[in-house]
Amino acid sequence: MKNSNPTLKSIALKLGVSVTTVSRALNGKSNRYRISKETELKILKAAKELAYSPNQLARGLRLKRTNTIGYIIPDISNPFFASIAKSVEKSARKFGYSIILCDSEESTDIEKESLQLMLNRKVDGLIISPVGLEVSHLVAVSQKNIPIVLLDRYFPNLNLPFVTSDNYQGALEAVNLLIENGHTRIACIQGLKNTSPNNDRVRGYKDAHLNKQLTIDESLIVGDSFGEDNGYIETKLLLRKNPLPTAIFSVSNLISLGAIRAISEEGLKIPEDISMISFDDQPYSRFLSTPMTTVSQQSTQIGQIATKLLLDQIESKRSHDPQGIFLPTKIILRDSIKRNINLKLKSIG
Amino acid sequence: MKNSNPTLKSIALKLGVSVTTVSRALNGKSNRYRISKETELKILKAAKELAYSPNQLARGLRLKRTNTIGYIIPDISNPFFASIAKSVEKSARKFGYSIILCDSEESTDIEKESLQLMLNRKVDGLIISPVGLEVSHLVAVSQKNIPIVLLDRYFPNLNLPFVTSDNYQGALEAVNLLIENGHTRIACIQGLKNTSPNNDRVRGYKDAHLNKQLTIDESLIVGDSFGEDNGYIETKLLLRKNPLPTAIFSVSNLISLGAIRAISEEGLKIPEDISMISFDDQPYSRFLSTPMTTVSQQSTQIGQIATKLLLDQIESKRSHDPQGIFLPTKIILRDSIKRNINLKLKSIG
DNA sequence: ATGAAAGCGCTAACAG
DNA sequence: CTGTTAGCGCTTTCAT
Repeated sequence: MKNSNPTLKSIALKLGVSVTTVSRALNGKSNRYRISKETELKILKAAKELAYSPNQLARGLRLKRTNTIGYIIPDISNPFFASIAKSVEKSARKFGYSIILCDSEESTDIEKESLQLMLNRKVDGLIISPVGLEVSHLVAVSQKNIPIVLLDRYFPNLNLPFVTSDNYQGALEAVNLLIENGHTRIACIQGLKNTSPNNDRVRGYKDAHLNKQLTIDESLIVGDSFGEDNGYIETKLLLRKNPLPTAIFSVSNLISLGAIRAISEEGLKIPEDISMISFDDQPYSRFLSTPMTTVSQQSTQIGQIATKLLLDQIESKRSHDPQGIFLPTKIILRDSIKRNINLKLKSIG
Repeated sequence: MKNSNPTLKSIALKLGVSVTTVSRALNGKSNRYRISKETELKILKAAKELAYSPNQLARGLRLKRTNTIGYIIPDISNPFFASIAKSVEKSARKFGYSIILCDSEESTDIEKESLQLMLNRKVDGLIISPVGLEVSHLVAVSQKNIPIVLLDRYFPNLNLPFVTSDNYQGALEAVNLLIENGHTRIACIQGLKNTSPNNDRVRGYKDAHLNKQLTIDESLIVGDSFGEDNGYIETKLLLRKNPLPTAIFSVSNLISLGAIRAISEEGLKIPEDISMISFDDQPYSRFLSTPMTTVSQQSTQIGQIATKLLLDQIESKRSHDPQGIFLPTKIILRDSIKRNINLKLKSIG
């Protein structure tokens, strides 16, 4: 059975040269090692005929470099993460790297497990949007000098490079917009607690209030996940409050979908009965029954920069000063915010 | 520097046993090889202390099995594919396999390149939603006895297993629905030509007409990609036709978004001015300004079945009879179809 | 009950 | 200009 894949050895045997020479010729090192034109050509020719292509397992084992990066995200079906994934994969491919993908489903256990799996597969580096509640495994990786870049979520007091949106500023502007439109009872439906995007957005929400001397009603800050169900459930409950909030600041696109569902079930209209602004712009946002005013993130750029940052670390062995990068967000004005007539602002900055 | 990762050798050295023994103990073969309880325990203990975990590169090289599968899709940011990706990854993980992901961007070149990359990395099998215009590379893989499963797109006269929706039937029902509502000038905005989902949907569109003795106006079958731009451009053009089509059958969710954009730009309303039905149900479909009537696919199941099919092939070496699996679609009735008053049907079945 | 040795396919140090 | 040798970390014959 010569039916198995061609190897350096099989080529060498066939041509009566050594494996080394074949390896050198095929790696474009003919000049450096002064391989005769003749030998080189016959090797290249044979390789082509046999459709030789190198076994990356063997190569990786020998070189301790696999041109593979591990990528862990909490939910690939969330369009925000999907579009980041697209740009990560594309950038990585451009530089000759492949992606091993894991969806952690917002579970720290799966995240840890996947991380270990990737290490065993000797990825050259990791891009990860951590679930965000535990960090020990990430620190451990970093201490092993395996390059790692956090994406979307970071840890303020941890020395790991990250790329994320300026969630604080984005939330601040979003809530400011509501306040400027006369809203003072603004609900905030938050995502997974103790993740940086959530923390920063909630902080922005609060500071927007404080800046305008508005008191913060903690009972209006609700929810605990980035998913649609959370948006639905919390909105159902919010709409039973008395007095009703006049506006909702929703911390993710999926939460908003759930909120919209609840609002429409209750027979209410956006923005007539309740105003809304949502994080994450999506292609469909403008076509919703009420076109949604959103805080748009630069997802493509986030993916590109994270990949760049990682590959820099991988290819220049020296570990850079870990840097954190915040990308600006942009408010996209549509029709989901109504001016609130019951203006009761104590003061308008 | 004993700082590097622990290996079988380092454990063996430390304990004064052989690598073989360590390997056996850690692979749960202590009984089979009658390793003494004492030795076994001290090996397990040491492995735990050192946080040993096996180098999968080395293992894969030796075993010719990597527990990795390659997954190639044309657009991970398309929510249809994203949700399939989620289920593929999840199923694979459940059975101990990791995913190498590539986005071919609907380019046959990238697809081929990625395929080769994956083969070099010795994946145990491949799941691929081929761009669909060329098959030679897929056939070649299959002939090397590397398990492969096509997902979403298949080739009717090619002997490769596949999983897809019953696109023909789905389209037939969709267009029937339009016809039953009195529409006879129905535009079809199609996706990438010569891909099976597109072909089958267009075939369904045509047969629905033929079944009701309606003539097919080829000039109403337009478009050439599954993306949003295509939907936008083709709808812009369609709306300049005279007489206007009274309904649109859109072959993908992204096409529909583009179509909606064009329709709203032209100051028209769905369904008052033009009716619409779209392939692919999405979480947001019901919240569009006109809740969209859609043909829903079982994306999660498609992913699960494809993975199952592949793993079956991988784990029982024998190559099964390649089978094609069609999953039923379901029409989800909403508000985007209006009864057409100008009933001019020659006959109603 | 355990080990020595070979080899998966590749590259690099060293030797001519 | 080319080859020999060693070794990456693992599993598996074959010995004992």
